[in-house]
Amino acid sequence: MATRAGRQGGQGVNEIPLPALFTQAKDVTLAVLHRRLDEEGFEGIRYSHGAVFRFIDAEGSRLTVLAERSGLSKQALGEVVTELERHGYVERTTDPDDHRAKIIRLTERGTEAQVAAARILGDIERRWAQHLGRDRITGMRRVLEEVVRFERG
Amino acid sequence: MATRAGRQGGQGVNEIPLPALFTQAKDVTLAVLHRRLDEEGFEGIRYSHGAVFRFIDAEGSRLTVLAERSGLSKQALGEVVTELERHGYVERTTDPDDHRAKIIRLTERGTEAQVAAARILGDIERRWAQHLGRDRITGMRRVLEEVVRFERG
DNA sequence: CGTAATTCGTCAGGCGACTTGACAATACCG
DNA sequence: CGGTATTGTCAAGTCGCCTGACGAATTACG
Repeated sequence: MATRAGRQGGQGVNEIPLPALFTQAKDVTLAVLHRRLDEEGFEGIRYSHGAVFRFIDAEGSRLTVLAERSGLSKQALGEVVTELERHGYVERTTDPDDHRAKIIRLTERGTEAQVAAARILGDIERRWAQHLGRDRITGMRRVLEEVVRFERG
Repeated sequence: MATRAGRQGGQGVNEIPLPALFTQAKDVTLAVLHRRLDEEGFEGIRYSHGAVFRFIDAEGSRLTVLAERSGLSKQALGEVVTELERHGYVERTTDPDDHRAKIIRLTERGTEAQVAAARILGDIERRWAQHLGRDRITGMRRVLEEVVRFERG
């Protein structure tokens, strides 16, 4: 409904701009992921929660560590953790060895959500592979990774 | 600094999740685009400004039309237009045929910015093609487009 | 025609997702 | 010990978007 082409630059730039293309790909993927998670009973999960699910250690991790790994400020990550805690996906415990720090740990439900998310993302990619070609999808992955590495120097 | 792998799900999900991958690709592309635009003297341009640059007609367009095409609310787009106006990239004129409506038009500087952005994005893609392979880049484009179409289908 | 319904753009307020600054509690080090 | 660094939280602000409400202008209709 909003797809337009042509008419842009001076010469014929008929392609959708790269940033928009990447954004659309992200958005559709995320929409499917969150819908499925919701259907499986994992409610209230949002994009930024991935900062915890992706980077947390099996034994639990400190807030500061998660903030570093995800690139978020510790304040922002603290907020994310509070929200996940409210939904029962993680719990905060004071580190017995360092009473300043708290250890963030996945609850059982949190681990289930983590596993489900990984499985769903795998399903999505497999479905794409079936419909569009296995090599093309794995190729896209590799090219994207290389592009990111290339531009970051 | 934040790249981690392994340890996620239960089985070995060693790949970076798709949404994160797409986001990173978008971010690096946008960083290069905005840096170059800035270097060429086109300052203050942000991601959302693309909603105007991408969808505006050569003769100018109504706010409502741009909002529809871009998928933003007309309020949000109005704000974007105000900002572009302040930077001298567009101008608002009351439609002589319909005094409720206003026509948004690119100024000369605005058109130059539009052309520059298209050129820079083309340069980026060409540079990727040189370093990573022409076919792989155009392949990535096509796969992304098909993926988006597939999931919206 | 006159009036009612619709459309255009803007103002106001709110929310989500971040940021920086400041700070108490705790730990580390010479 | 006393000074310094670290951990996590509170507070406040920004940014980019949203919905609701509205005046002004236009269109539809009885």
